[in-house]
Amino acid sequence: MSIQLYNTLTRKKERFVPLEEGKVKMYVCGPTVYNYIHIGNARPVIAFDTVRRYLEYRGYEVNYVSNFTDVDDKIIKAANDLNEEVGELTERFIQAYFEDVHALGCEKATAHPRVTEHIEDIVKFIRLLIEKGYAYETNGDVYYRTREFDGYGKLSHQSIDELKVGARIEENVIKSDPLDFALWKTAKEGEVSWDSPWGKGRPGWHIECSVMARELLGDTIDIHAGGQDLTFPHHENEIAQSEAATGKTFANYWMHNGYINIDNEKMSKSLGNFVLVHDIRKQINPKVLRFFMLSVHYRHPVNFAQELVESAANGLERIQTAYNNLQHRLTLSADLAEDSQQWITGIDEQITAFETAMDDDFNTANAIAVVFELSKQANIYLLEKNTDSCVLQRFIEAFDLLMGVLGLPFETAAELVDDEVDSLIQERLEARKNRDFSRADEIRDELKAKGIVLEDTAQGTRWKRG
RNA sequence: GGCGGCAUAGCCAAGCGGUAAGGCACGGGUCUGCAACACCCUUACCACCGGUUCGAUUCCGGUUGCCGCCUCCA
Repeated sequence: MSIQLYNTLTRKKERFVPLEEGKVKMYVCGPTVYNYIHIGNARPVIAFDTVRRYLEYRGYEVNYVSNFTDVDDKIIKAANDLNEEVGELTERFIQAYFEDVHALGCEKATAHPRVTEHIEDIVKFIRLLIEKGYAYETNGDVYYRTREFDGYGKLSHQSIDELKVGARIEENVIKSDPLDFALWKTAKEGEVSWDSPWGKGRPGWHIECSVMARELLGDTIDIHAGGQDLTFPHHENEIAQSEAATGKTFANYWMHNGYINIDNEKMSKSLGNFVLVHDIRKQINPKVLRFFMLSVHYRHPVNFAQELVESAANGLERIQTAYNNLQHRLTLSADLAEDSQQWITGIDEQITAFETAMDDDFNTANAIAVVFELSKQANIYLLEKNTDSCVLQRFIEAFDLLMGVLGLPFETAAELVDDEVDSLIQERLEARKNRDFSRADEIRDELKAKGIVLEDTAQGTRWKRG
């Protein structure tokens, strides 16, 4: 089977075929670092981290690049407000980004380029665009001549004339067309700036991604991804810049994730309902957040609400419990059981079902449903009087494999050894044998107060942290 | 005005031509000394109106209701 993915460019699911067999060049637009990231910023990071993991699972070598926009108007403003150097501020929030995103189970990209490290490349790129007649300089600003690029609008599927009609762009006499956009902005008094052929200034927003993608991945890449709202104008402009400069296709596949709403409302500054990952992960297990987001297809909107996250947490708990119970059973004497092959075949079928789900445009909602099915199978197997350690092992491997692809590895059961708890459990076992249930319940309550939940099974008592 | 998305059980969410996956919550059983975990059972006129089809939740047209982009917001 091959991977099918939805390409914004064609508005269809397409079979994924990379430029180079076995390798994927992927670029994901990263954050502007002037604050902690909010959960809306986190969605593409999680979604495309999962895409990457699955591609790797499928045997691809993925060169995954995600940038930091570390100079722009908002950053300059934030730095001024906080009376902090731009470089200090961005460094601070870049580190915070790594912490937040790591907590959410996302791997580091192959490269995390920053705009300020690529100014020279950007200047060179802009000069190329000017030479080719796609850009012009006015008073120290450089603009992209949108009308010059034939394919403008092909990603957002708008004709350039429609865009012009709808454009609520303030009259800017400097630009020769309202749809033209800045490649280079002349510096205002006291602003951070770099030298250029057009005087002191800094890059416009869109140019950075064109340049860094090209520098790190080449003229044509396989997948370019980001939030839905970046489709226009950001990605549209990137295409215009890159394809005008190189004469080649910029990216073969464009992927865009849907929005996050808060309590059914758009997350916005005016509503004051921004949820920062930095804050929320103190209240909600970040793994639950990831699981919650992956329970909806990446192109659909996700509604973030307390009760929905809680029910996701319960679901994840169910999976974790099944996994723990398999581990627990494995520590007991391995019985020989019949029908082992049948169970193993069943497990393999689930793995195949998982792959089928993920092959279909990374349908994590269905993939998670498969993990639930696997949990059910495991629970049913644990009902058996005799279990085979090979089957238990195979279940555990399957769980590790699938949850690993989702970026949701299980907690290691290292803390399963606790002498004090064990001796209390032994004492309780004795008490129960002597039908001293009040003492038994006392011990159970005592442990519960410490956050340890006991579960009696036919094979003995197991415990977990509740 | 242009482009696009969504409407499926109490809630969340897949499916997208052959009479509806999964999860959470609820109810009833089983297991248990009691619990917990778990298992079993039960629960859907797929927004509305037309059309195409042997057959539509799934395709086409329309209606209604939400939502997004067209503003350097993921």
